[in-house]
Order: sequence, then C-alpha cells, then structure tokens
Amino acid sequence: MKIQEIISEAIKKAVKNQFNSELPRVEFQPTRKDFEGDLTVVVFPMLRLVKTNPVVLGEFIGNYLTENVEAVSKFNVVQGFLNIVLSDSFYLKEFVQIRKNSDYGKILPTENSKTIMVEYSSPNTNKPLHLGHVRNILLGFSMAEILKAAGRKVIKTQIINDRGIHICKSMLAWKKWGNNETPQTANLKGDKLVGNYYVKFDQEYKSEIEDLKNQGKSVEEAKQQAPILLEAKEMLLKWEADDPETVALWQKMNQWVYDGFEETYTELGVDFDKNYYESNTYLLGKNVVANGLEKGVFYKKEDGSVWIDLTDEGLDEKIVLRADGTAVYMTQDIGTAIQRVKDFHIDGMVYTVGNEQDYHFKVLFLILKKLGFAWAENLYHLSYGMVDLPSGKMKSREGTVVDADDLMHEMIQTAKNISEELGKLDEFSDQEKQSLYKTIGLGALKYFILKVDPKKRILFNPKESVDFQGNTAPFIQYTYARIQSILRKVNFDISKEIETHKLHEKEKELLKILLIFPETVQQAADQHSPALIANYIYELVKTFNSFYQNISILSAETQEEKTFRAQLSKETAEVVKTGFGLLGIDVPERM
RNA sequence: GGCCUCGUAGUUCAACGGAUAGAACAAAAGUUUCCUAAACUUUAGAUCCAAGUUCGAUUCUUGGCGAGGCUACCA
Repeated sequence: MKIQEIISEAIKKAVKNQFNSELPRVEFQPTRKDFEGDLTVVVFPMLRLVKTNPVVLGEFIGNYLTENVEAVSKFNVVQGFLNIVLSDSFYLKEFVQIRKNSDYGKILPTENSKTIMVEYSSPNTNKPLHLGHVRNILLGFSMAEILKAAGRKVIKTQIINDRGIHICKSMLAWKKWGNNETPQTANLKGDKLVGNYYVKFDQEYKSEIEDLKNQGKSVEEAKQQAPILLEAKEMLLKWEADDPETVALWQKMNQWVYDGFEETYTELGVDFDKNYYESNTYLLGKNVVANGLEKGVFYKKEDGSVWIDLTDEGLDEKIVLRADGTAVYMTQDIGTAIQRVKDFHIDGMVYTVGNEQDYHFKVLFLILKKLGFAWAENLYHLSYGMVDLPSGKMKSREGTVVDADDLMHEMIQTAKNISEELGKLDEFSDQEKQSLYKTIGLGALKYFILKVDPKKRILFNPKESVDFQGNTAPFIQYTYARIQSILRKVNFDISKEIETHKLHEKEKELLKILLIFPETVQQAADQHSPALIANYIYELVKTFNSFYQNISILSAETQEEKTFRAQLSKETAEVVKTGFGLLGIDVPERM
C-alpha cells in the first residue's frame, strides 16, 4: 500500500475516534522546499466537518501519526498545513523495492487490460510530411507508449488519405509533364516526387485561372472552369469507376509515397501495427446511417440528405449523408470506428488530430454515443495546437512549410556543429559520431515538441528553438551518459542493499522524485499528456545534477554511503532511460 | 454573429483550488589539483483587465480586451 493511503487511513480513524466525523478524503501534496517535511496534509478542508482551529487539529493528527504510523518520524504544523517527516528507514525500504523492480514505473498488461487503439499521423498521399505531422506523430507515438506503460494494450494505427481529388491532381500533373519519371530516375524520395507534381498542378491551375480572368470571367467562374481542374475531376470519376489505367497509376504513385513515408517514420523511430486506407473505408458507415435513421437518431430532410440534430447538446445540426446518398467525412469516421472495434475488439480509441477538428470529434463521439455503442465512452480526441513559424502560418502551397525530412537533417547537422565546436567527441569513431548526432539532434526535436502541453500552439523557430542547454533533450542525454561513466568507474559491489543509513538532504531529494515516477506515468496516461513525463524527467535530472555536484560518490566517508549513492545514480539513469523511452527518445551510453 | 482553445518574467515553458507563482534561455556575479564545466551555486525579473464564489483563485463562474481555430452536401 502506498504511504499516502496508510496515512490517510490512520487520519480517518483518528478523526473518527476523537471527533466522531467521517472524512471523505485526505489531501496530500509534497512539502515545499522552504519547510521541513516530506509530505504535507492540508487541514483546511477538514474544518468543515471538525469544528476546531487548524493548528489544534494539525497537532492532534501529527501526534497521532508519529505514535501510530511507523514511517512517520516527526511533524510540524504551519498555519493549516501539517508537514510530515518520513523516516530514513521508510525511504530505504522503498528504494529496495524500486531496485528489485526491473520494470519500475510500468504496469504489465493482464487478461483484463483495456485495449486502446491510438491513431496518429494519418497523412495525405499527395505531399510529404511536414512539421505539423511531426508534432502529430510524436504525440501519438508517445501516447501509445505511455498507455502501454500504464498497463493498457495498445494498437497503433494510421488512416491513409489515399483517394480523392487531391490525389488526382498530382496524378494528372505527372501524366502530363512527368516523362515517366520515377523516384529512382529522379533520385528523389517518392513522397517528394509526388508532392512536386501536386505543386506543379497548382501552378498550372493558377495560371489558367489568370487566363480565364483576362478573358473576362469572374474569379469564381475561373476557379471552376479551369480546364486542368475539369480534367482532374474527370480522372476522379474514372478512378471511382475502376478504370484500370487510372487505378494502376494511382497504385503506382501511392506506393512511391508509402515508401517515402516509411523512410521518414523509420528515421523518427515510430511504427504502426495496422494501416487503414481511406479507399477501403470511404464507403463504410452508410448502412449505420440507415440503421440510425430507423432508430430515430438521425432524420431525413426533404431533399433526401440525412442529418443529426444536436441543438439539445448546444451544438448544431450536422449532415451525415448527402442528398445524393454519398458519404461525407462524418459518415466515413462513424463507419471506420465501428470497423475498428470489429477488427480488434478494442475498448477505446485515441485520435491524434489537430485542434481545428475539435468540433468534428465532439460531434462524432456524440453520434456514436447516441447510436448506443458502449465503447463510445472511451474515445478521446488528442487535440493539439498548430505549429507556427516566426514568418507566420505554414502553407504548403506557398512553400512556407518545414519539411519533416529536411528538419530532421537540420537537427542532426546542428548537433554535429555544436559537438565539433566543443570538441567533445573527438575520441569517437566516425560511425559512433554519426549515431550520436542522430540521437542528440532527433532527441532535441522530439523533446522540444513533447515538453509543451499538447493543446498549446507552438512557435517553432527552426534556427533558435533548439537549444542544447537547459530544459532540452541533449542536457538530459548528457546527464545520462555521465552517470554511465560514473558507474564504469565504480568498482565496488552495488548490488548490496543498504539497510540503515542517515540520508543526506540531497540524497533524500533525489529519492523522493524517483519514488513518484510510477504515479507520473499513470497521470500522463490519464491526462493524455506526454509533457508530464518530459517535465518529470527534467526535474529528476536537475535534481541529480545538484546531488552529484554537491556530494561526491568517491569521497563518501563510508562504503555504505558510496554504495548508496552509486545505487541512486544508477536508478536515476534507469528512470531517465525508461521515461525517455516513453517519449521515443534514445539515450547514449557515452557522449 | 455563434461556438471552442489559449493569454504567466524580455523569451520558451511549469504550477490536483493551497503556503512566499517554479524552471530554463538571455542579463549580472561566482565555482574546476576531486567520478565528463554540454555542469553547479548566487542575483534581478511575471499571473491581460474587472467583478464574483472560497478560509484561500494563475486555476472555478460572469463580463471585457488580445491571439488563434471552427462555423462546407471538402477530407
């Protein structure tokens, strides 16, 4: 049982005996640094039930705890705050438990564990991945890892947006001007190649619009009548009619894109258990709408379109099927969700999608609830803010996007430049250096993005944002590497358990943080926030550095002290590694 | 117009309704015969405004102001 629970039970019992009132719960918080103590009980909330003043009640509880709970060694009361000091032996015992547990911080899934599907990335196949996708991918992947660590079974998925007019645009441009170019002949990643033709289409389209305007057409007319657009629409019809030539081209070009994406995913260190393709799912959901119509969840308008009325929930009416009977985005998402539950028997889903779709997911979840699916209670939209540039909003057509691959290369290059400047890695082989630059550069990128609360927008300055000092991955990685170095030099037996030891202030500080790691993982899972893990790891590392700088292992007076400090260092490194693993960030053994 | 999110040091980020609002970068000062100075230790600096609820509000409610998003029979 956790110490909070033990103390909480004891307090409830004491208050009941003394004042005859039942406390609903006891509130704890870590004691602030300026006061003596480890754990603080807030007495104020109890005063509603127990008529006395906070100091008296605090003293009473404090005395009771010191006498009846072994782990409590002393206490003090400041205003309405009861500060409890826990005994060194309590901490030492807890530490032994941590060391015994090789999966510290993780809960292993059992038969009864919930299965959660995490969707992320979900790209279009007409252009390469960019910075916005990077935030999405990192968040989704990290969330999947955190949920796993919190004892859930996880299936990672992406839905690939592989059909529609936008794909036809790049196909058409390639057909017209591509000269049968391939990624091999062009020596270009497939997604880049296809993306270039999408841009090419847009240029032609714009110039045609200009021509038409000069011929006296209005802007609206020009946009709709541009020959190249009409041609693209025609192509979409052919695709929908299964025209063999069109489908073959579509398959060929999409495959180029998939190969390109795969490279980027591998470089980022993420993967998927299952891919869904929109070309397979875009017809799903129509029969669900029909059923819902029978049940009265939806209603039909005169023109034949089907709607749901959500005005009772403070939302609008929303269309779920067009007048011509074809599906809209919502129809598809309803169908896909149901399909996924069928495929994997999942209990819930996390959708990693930008916050411009907050409304869409609110409606989607509500519809699924109204349709009566039990799992609809466990849907979560992991919504995140835009990634802005100092120059303004990213627009793919205006070339202001930061390409994911370019960005990663730039980060690795920056890591290289800084390392060379400092001359830190001169002894390493070229291969080791390359691998380190990657670990550091990509770590910096991932950490920079994940440490921020997902729902906040990020201002990303490619040049200045990546700092190799302070609250950054390189700082943490460096500390990890240093600990490994310390441990290599320690030549005594650190497997021996320390039973009694007077804890140094710095040791205790570090130990306290180590103890809350499992809680932090659970919280991060519950709140869907990798940022909690990132900030926890930073706090841990900072505390370690202070510990390490102020009390030396080797100059410790007794063998016990040396051993204990080495153990603390080792455990810190383990937790950093585990925590960073949840963020998808590597740690180097040396740097 | 309606709905949603955000607003904290010069900058980038923290803070289950709790004590004197924490860090980092940038600025100023210091610490290396001692396990990696990419470190550590100091100093200075902030809750958009106004009411309300509360023993207590950065946090909750209401009203302003500011930034962004959504408000398609696109996905």
